[in-house]
Amino acid sequence: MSATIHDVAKVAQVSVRTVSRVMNSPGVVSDKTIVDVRRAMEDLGYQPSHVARSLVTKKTNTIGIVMPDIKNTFFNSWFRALEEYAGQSGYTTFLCNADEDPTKEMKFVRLLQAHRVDGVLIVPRSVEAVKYLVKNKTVTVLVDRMYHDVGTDVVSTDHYDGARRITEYLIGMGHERIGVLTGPDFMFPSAERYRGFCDAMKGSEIRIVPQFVKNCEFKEKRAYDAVDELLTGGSFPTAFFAFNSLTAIGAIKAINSHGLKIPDDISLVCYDEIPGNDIFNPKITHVRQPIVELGHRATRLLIDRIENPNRDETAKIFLKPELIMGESCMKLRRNS
Amino acid sequence: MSATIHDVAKVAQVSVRTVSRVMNSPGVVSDKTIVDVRRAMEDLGYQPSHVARSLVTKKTNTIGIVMPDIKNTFFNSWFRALEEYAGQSGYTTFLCNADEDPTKEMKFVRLLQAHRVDGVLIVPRSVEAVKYLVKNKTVTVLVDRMYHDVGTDVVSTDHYDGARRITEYLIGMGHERIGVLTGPDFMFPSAERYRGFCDAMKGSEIRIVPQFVKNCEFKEKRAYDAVDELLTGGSFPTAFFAFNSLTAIGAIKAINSHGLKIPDDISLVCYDEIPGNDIFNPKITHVRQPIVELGHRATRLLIDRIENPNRDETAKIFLKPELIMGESCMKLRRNS
DNA sequence: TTGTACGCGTTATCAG
DNA sequence: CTGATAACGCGTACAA
Repeated sequence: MSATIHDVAKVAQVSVRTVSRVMNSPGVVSDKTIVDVRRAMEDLGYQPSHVARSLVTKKTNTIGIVMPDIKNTFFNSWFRALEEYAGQSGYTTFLCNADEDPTKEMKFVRLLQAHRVDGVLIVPRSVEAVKYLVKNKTVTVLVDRMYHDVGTDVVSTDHYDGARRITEYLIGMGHERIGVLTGPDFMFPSAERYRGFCDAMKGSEIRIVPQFVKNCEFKEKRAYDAVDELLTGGSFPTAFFAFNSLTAIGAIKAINSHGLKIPDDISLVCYDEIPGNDIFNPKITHVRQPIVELGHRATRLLIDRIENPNRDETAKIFLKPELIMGESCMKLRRNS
Repeated sequence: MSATIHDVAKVAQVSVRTVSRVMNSPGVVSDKTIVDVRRAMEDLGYQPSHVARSLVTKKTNTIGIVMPDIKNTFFNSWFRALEEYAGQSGYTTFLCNADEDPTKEMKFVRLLQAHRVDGVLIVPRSVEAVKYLVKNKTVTVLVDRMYHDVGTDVVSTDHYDGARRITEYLIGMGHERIGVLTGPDFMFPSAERYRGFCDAMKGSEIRIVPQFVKNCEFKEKRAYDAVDELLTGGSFPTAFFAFNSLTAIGAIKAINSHGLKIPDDISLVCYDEIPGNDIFNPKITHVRQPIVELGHRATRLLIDRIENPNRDETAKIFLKPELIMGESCMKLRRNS
C-alpha cells in the first residue's frame, strides 16, 4: 500500500538507516544525501508509519480524553481548548464520550490502554476507571472532578468559591427563598458547590429550605421536573441557583411553561454559561470557569508528566472562577 | 511496561500462537487452554497492543475526522452522532479541527495518513486535501461539502431544496425585501442554498436586491457587520435569511444593538439551529438538516467501503432537510 | 558520514 | 488442537 522506508532508500540509493536519519537527525547527514532522500520521499508520497514507529519507540504521541458528556457545552469547549493545545505540542487526541456511564467509561479506558496512548485526561465518572489507570501506571490527569484517595494530578476550578460568591450575590439582592438544583452528591464539583452555597447561607443567617434543594443529577429533565413541581406548589423560591448549564436550561423551560418571566417573576443564576447566552434575553448571571485555561493547563501538565517522568509530588491545581453579571436577577426589597 | 503476549504465554504455559488464538479464534482452542490463558491475561492485566496488531494486519480500526470548525454547533452535533456510531462499530476516531484553514487541513490529512487510519470522513475546506487523499488511495467520504470532479463518495443534504422552501415561506409571509447572509461562493452548501434562494425569488417574480446579498463567509462577525450596515442605511430588508447558525447569531446581535425586535420590526430565518434555540424567544424558524442521520450514514458508508473494497460506483447521498417553524417571522400585508 | 542487523508485540504460515 | 518462526515498518547499537 503506502511506501515504506525501504522504498525510499531504494529510490534514493541509500540505506534505510540514512533515510531514518534525515527524518530524525538531519544534522549528521550530508546536504546532498538529504536532498536526494527528500526528493525520493516526495516522489513516493511517503509518510512514515506512526504505528511502526510507535512499536519501537514505545511512544504513540496520542493522548486519550475521557469525558462524561460531550453534549454539555462546558466539556465541549474544554475539549476544543485542549485539542488545540495538544495539537500544537505534537499530540493527537482520542476523544471518548462516556455518556455518564461507568461501564462505557471502563470500556474506553481499556481501549485507550490498548491503543497505548501516552497519557489520559479524564473527567471521571467512577473511581474504578481512575484506579485502573493508576494500577496500570498510565500517566493520568484528572480534570474537573476528582477523588482524594488516588494519588493523581488534578486540574479543576474552585467550585466552592464560585458557588459561595454567586449565592452571596443572590442574598445581597434580597433573596431569602433560594431553590438549588444540584448534581449528584458524590461528584466533587457538585459537592463543593453545595458546600459553598451552604456556607454563604450560614454567613447570612438565612435558613436553607430543605424542599428547595433538589438533586437534579446535572440533567435538564430532572431540573425541569423539579422546578415545575416547585412552581406548582403554593409558596415557591424567589430565585433558583442551577448547578450547571443543563439544569439552568431545564429551569428556564419550566419557568417559561408556567408563564413566568425572568427576572420579573423569578430570578435565576447558574454555574457555567448556557449555549446562546450572548443572545439570550435576559442574559443569565452565572459563574464562569476559566475553561480555555482549564484545557491548556491540564494538557500542559499531562504532557509534562509524559515527557518528564521524574516524579515530583502530584499537582493539585484549582483555577479561580469569575462572576459574569447578566440581567437575570431581580433586586427585592429588604423586609428588615 | 505493559504485559506482552509472551508474558501471557509463559504464565499460561502455552505458545504465543495459542494466546493469539484464544483472542482471535477461540473456536479452535480446547476449553481448558482457554480458561488457563484467560486467567493469565487477567492476572497480568494484559491488553493486546493495537499498535503491534495494526502493524501486521495493516488495519488500525481508527478513522480520521476532518472538520472545518468545531465551534459550529452543526459540525459539533454531527461529530457526536458519528462518534457514537463509529464506536459501536469498533472504530475509534481521530478528531481534527482544521479551523477553516487549508494549510492546517493539509497538515491534518498528512497526519492521519501517518497514523494509517482506515478511512477519512472529511468536510473539506479545499480540494487539495481531497485530491491528496484520493491520490494516496485513502478510503474517503466527503460530508456536507463536495467537489464534483474528484471521484469520491459524498453524504450531504439537499441544500437547494431547504433554501428554496424557506425562501418561499418568507415570500408567502409577504416579504419582498429579503436580505441574504451567505457563505463563500466556492462552497457547495452555500452555492446550492443561494441557487435555491434565487429560484424561489424567480418563481415569485420578486426581484433580488443586489445590495441585500451579503457574503458573510459563514462568520458571525461578518454577518453582524453586514446587518449593522444595512440597518443603518435608509431602507432595509423586512426579513433576513442567514445561511448558517453563526451568521444568524451575528444578525440577531446586530438587530438587538439597533433596538429592533424580532419578529415585530424585522423577520429572521436561517439554516441550521442556533444554540439555545429551544429556550430562545422568539424561536427562530429554520431549516433543519437531519444531522444525526448525516453522521450515521456517512460513517456507515465509510466503514462499508473500508470493509468491502469491491468498488461499486461512488455513492452520492443527499438527505432531505426539514422546515422547523418558530415565531421569528412577521406576516406582512400583501400590497398587491 | 553511512550501512547491517536486530528487536518492538502482534498475526499468520506451515508443520506437527 | 498446538507450536516454532517469519513477517509488518521503523529506530538504533554496532560496525565500517
